[in-house]
Amino acid sequence: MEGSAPRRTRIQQEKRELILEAALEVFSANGFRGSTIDQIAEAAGMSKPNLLYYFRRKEDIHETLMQRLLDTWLAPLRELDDIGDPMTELRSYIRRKLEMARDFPRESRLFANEILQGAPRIMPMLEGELKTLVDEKAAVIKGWMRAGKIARTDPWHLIFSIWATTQHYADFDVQVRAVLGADRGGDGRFEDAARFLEQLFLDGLKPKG
Amino acid sequence: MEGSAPRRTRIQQEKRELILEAALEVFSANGFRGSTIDQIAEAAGMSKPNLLYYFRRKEDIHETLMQRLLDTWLAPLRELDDIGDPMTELRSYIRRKLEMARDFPRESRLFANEILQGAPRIMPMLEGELKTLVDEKAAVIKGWMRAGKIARTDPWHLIFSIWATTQHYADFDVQVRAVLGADRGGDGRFEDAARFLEQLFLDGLKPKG
DNA sequence: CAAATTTTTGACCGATTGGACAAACGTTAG
DNA sequence: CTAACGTTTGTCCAATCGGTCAAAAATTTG
Repeated sequence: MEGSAPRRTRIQQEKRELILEAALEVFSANGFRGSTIDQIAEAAGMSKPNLLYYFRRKEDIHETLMQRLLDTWLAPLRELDDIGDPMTELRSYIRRKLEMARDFPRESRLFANEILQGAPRIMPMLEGELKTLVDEKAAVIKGWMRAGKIARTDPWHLIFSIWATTQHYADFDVQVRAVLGADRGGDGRFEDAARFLEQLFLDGLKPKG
Repeated sequence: MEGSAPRRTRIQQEKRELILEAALEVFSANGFRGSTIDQIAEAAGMSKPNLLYYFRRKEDIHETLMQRLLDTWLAPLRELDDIGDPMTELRSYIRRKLEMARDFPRESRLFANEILQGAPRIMPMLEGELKTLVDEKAAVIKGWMRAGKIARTDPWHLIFSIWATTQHYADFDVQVRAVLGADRGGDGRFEDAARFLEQLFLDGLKPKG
């Protein structure tokens, strides 16, 4: 489907980019149904009919946004390789995911919103591309367990726990800030989180000795 | 504010309960702005004007729902005591939270939705009641660390990680199911999760020996 | 430049939504 | 039974929403 690549003028490329940036801001803050075309148009600095000249329907914006998101969002997991030291590999995967939560919180929230609503628009991708990728990486992790490089557990739930703990700092940011308060909730909270998660996934909570 | 307790007839009590149950279903699936009074009314088996006789505004339903939610939602953390063995206390806190994700996924999603949107309606509670409770329990945990009962880490981030990992199974349920597939995504996934989380929080991933 | 094409805008439309209201209908207490 | 009160419904309204359209303005092309 979708035929050949649609030729786009310079203005079209620029304006579409502008709209997608504005839509990311609005959608991630209000969800799909909670966002209006007017809001996006205003955030993009143009009129509603003008925006609709570049994207015919509200859904088209969301769809385009979602397609782009998924590629970058799964990049860290794709990088998880069999070549390095297992424990180091996992540690840097966690670090990369936490950095994404810090640097792209809007993308994380957009994704969370979609999943929360039952993933109506990306269900096929979850069952297809995503499942395949996770199964593949789970196999790699299982290999490490068999080789005695890391403790034996469920690789799938391990991946879930990494997703959950890292994305929490983007998706539940307001709660994290509120609980930590003005002093501890500042810029340092991601470093604190990184240190904590490293210890958790490495040694757990059992006291040494 | 809110004066004395509003007397309610038997019918009022029943119908309000019915509406709140229906609203929980609808709100948790579609978010606040994504839900319509008509949907809630239909789910509650009554007409829209009839529903509006019991709750004057859509927001009133949401507010009532949210107030009730918060009490039950924080109950597990409130139970975290200084009396038992620290490691056992933490383990049963994790278990209770996971059970809540299993038994009350709609409540979890309602809460997640609210936080994702920036917690506009419960911000004071987060900075007040919630922060106080967490700080209090963080102090308890710190005591355990000082006593050498559990490893030294950041108690706040420890609590966050427990929230994140357990609620993940409610909020991201569709994703979890999609990735695990038909066989592994069935009823057993919560027991698998429980086993995994126990090991993670106890020993981490470092191989034994 | 001028014609062709692309971009922008204001005005408009039908559908949906939250909510108001008065009238009809039930229920209950005296 | 009946009057008072509580409940339910049909109808209606103003606001908002996603989206259309034709015409004006700007840009590109020859």
